[in-house]
Amino acid sequence: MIETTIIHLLRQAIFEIYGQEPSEDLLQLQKTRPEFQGDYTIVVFPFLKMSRKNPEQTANEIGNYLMDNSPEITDFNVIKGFLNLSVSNEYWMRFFTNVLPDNTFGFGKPQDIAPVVIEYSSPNTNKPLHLGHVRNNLLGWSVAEIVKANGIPVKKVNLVNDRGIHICKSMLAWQKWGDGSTPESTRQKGDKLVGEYYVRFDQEYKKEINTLIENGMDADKAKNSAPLLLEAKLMLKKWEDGDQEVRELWKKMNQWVYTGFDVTYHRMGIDFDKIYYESETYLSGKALVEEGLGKGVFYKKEDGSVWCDLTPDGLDEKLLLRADGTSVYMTQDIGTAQLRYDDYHPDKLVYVVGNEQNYHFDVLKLLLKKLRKPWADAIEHLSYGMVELPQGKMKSREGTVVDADDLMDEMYQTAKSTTETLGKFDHFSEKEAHELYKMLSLGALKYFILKVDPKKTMMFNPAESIDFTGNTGPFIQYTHARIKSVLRKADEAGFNYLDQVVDLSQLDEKERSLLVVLHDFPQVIKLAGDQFSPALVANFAYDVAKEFNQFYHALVILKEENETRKIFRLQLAFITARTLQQSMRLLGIEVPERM
RNA sequence: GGUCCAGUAGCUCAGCUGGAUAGAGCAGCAGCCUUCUAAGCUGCGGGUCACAGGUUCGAAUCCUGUCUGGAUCACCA
Repeated sequence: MIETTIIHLLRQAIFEIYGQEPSEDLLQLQKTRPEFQGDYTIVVFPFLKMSRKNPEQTANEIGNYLMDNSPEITDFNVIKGFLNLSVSNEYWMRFFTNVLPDNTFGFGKPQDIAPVVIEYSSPNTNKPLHLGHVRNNLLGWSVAEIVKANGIPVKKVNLVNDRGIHICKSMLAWQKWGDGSTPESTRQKGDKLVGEYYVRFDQEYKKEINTLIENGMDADKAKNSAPLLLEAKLMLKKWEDGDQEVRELWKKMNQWVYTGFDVTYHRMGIDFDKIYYESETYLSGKALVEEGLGKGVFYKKEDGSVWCDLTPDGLDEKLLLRADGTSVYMTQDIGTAQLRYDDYHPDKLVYVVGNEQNYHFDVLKLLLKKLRKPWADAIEHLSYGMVELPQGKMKSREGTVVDADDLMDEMYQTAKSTTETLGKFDHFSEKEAHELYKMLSLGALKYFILKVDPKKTMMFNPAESIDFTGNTGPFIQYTHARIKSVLRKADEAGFNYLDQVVDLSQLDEKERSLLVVLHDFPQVIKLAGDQFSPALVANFAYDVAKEFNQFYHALVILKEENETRKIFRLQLAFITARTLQQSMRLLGIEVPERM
């Protein structure tokens, strides 16, 4: 890699010319801005103290040294304190020839090491998936693929929150007002049906609270003593006691939800290596709490509830077991963490969970440390930002959510009508057209979400449909199809461009800049893997596509008269298409052969 | 109130661990299809990087404070 070569030479230069060892952070190399001549730029200000000369002189001395000592550096220019270096044509040609046959360019070598376990999705089985879940699912899946692309083994896991008071609420509402309705009888997805009763519960519950308040009860008391809530609590107790009728109902309704979720997951292209169910793991945390009591890091209050005092760590006291012995969220998470560690002995345990739970994960890590679990530091919370609507946060109970299925339906319609408006559907069979619309609609949606830095809150305005032009998934898909069209034409003409080795002594500006962008692929995958950021891959794919379109517009490929040059451009187009396809795959986006 | 996160063009977002005149897309305006796909390309307009200090050769980026918005501090998950 040329960057490391230059850095190395730069250190050598400073030492030879000025007799000093520069520290690592002073040796910075960046890409030359397009308005200047050159490929890479060294900022020389940090070396002025060593050279005791002005920036121009220093830059010239270093520049001369680099040119004299490296065949790869063919030229340099100095503007103020910036030393712009030109990398030789030979280097770029060599890079090109190496990459052409290498389908694994950019990817890390598979390593035989402990896996990274990535938990994502983790839905509650009382309501359908909405846009917030979509972000979670896409992020989790993509991060897993990117880490894999770095050669690190990955396990994708899902922890389904299938029990608890919130589940009982929808069960109770269905029992009361459901009238025996089923997904079949209402011709509705199971998760949607169950979700309706979750909302219904909340509505009826609020009515009860209001009535109680009107009768003179204070608000807090009313919330806790509304008959519906008491009934839900009773149902939860029955569930925990293994009451057959409640368990039957629970199984039936959860199954409806799973069937519904499967449809949505499948449509989004999301999968898992293992699915954990909270109902099967919720008891396992208790043993660890006992362990903590034994070690004296937790303590019991008079009423029998168990706590951990985190005030020395600047946090509050944390409840771990209720007075009646039932477990809470944190108890379960301690348990599942241990379980997962036992299952995989992972290098990292990554949790893709919204940033509203930052505190929860701080506490979780701290508790595990107090339990002296050596793997506590393996836990990483991939804390992503909320998806907000113009009105603010989405709330399931209040119905202010963008439903995942509906959104994909709408995107599909937009893809269809956009394609039809452009009149590009002529030569497609109905089935091909359908596949294309699916590809484009999901591409637009996934790219829209993944191109944003995971850590940041993002805005979605349902009134404005997601774009299909500009910095979008379809733009990149289009660029891919465009390249494939050219390559197809070459194939059809019986023109064999792949097996030839070409060597050009001169590169056109657009050929060169496209190569320079493609050259970044390995660093992008590395950085995206380190930072768990699909956004870096998305932005890279956009840069590649944009650069190719400029190349495509400025130069001819098939009509190029010089045979060698024609082959070179076809090969360059080939690498570009492959890189686009591979980058997009890491985002879970497919690219079409034609569109 | 404590803690944490954010504030960049009308809108949605980039801007790597401090470097050159802060970049894209959308929206608006003006061009380019007898060159291989115009979901494209080219150009124009649009900025006190919330505000005020500080650190230094240099700050959107680091530090302090202020303002604004969000999250969280549950015997919910």
